[in-house]
Amino acid sequence: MSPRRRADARRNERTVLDAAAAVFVTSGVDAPVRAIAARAGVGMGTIYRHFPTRADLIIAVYRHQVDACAAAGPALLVSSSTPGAALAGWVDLFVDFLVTKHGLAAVLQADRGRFEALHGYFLARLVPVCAQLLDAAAAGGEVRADVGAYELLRGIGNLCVGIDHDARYDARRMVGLLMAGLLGSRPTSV
Amino acid sequence: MSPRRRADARRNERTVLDAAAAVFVTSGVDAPVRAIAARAGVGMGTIYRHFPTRADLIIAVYRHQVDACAAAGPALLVSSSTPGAALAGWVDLFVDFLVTKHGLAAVLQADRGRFEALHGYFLARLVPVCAQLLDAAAAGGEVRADVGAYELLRGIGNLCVGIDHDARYDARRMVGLLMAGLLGSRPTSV
DNA sequence: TTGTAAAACGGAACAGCGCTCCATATAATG
DNA sequence: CATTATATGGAGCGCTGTTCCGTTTTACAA
Repeated sequence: MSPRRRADARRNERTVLDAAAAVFVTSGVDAPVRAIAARAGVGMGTIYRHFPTRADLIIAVYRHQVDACAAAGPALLVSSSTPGAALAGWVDLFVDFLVTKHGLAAVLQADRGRFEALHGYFLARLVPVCAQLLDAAAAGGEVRADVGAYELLRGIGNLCVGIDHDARYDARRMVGLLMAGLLGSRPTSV
Repeated sequence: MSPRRRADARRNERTVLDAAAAVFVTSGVDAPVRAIAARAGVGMGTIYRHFPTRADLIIAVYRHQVDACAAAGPALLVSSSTPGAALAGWVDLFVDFLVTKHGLAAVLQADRGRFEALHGYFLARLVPVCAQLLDAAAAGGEVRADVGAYELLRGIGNLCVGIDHDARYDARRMVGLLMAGLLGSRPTSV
């Protein structure tokens, strides 16, 4: 077991991470690895050494934001008027996250070949949070009880794919429709 | 203008079409072109001669089914009890189509680079039909009036991507949620 | 300070893809 | 049957992701 890695290794990991973040913003999350390597001034071998699959790199870049989104769930639950409101607010956060990262939603699901790690990480972090909000809202009779957290997250993710260059499609509005459907046809009063 | 093409050309077009249909069923619509060529016993040049882009090939394979779906719209409008019911029935047809063609939904939207022809064809055929149903339903106050036909079709298409190998996600149920949301919170009675 | 082994690096190399291009083969025509 | 327009096949190009290994750099002990 190595208590400390070499200095150049740590330095390069940061360099690659920063370069990847920059490239992702301009070219989307499936930018060529060579582009990231060039931007970082580093060989491709170095990237693959630190991040065995592209999914690992994406995870590393967005880990903080995913964690923040996960942490916001419980917070919203206590600060909102109802569990349903908390769920709605949390979904808004999730959608904002997906919409602002070009191509992330498309890669979030997709083939289980590569991106397995990415898929797994998102699910591991967010499904429990979503389930908590969903259960609380369902317990209060605010939403349908026949939709699972995984299913809801994937549905929302799917609605957010390919949103670039198309003004006629508003992912947020579609998610709004989905959430409205989740409420069922129950009356708004008690 | 050529009144008749050479016999081998027409024969090969059919051969390629059949091979593509067969390969699409087993390997999805983004199977390697080389695989289709091999299956057809034909060189790749031949495929690209008849179908300049992969999108053209996909269109040719599914044209009949898309046309049938388009034709079903007006028919449902006259045979259904309400325009809203017609819309719901038509959406079911559309979803069935997307769900049974592996990878079609994923390719239906996506980058406007290639697949432009595919995107355009689907839209040209189906948006007017959907708009007609949508307008009729909106006129009767059955559905919200602030969602366009293009937007609805893309939303449904998006919900149908990546449905393979995942029992926890039911695209049909998600579309059902979206449609329920489209109904708004209006009462079911007059 | 210097020598040495382990760690990390860079990028050539390989495989798989879409697509083009043109020498060759084939069908229609007089 | 000869001629010519048409169609074919697949080598080849450029672009991907990913691996692999000779070279360079670091850390540490002497």
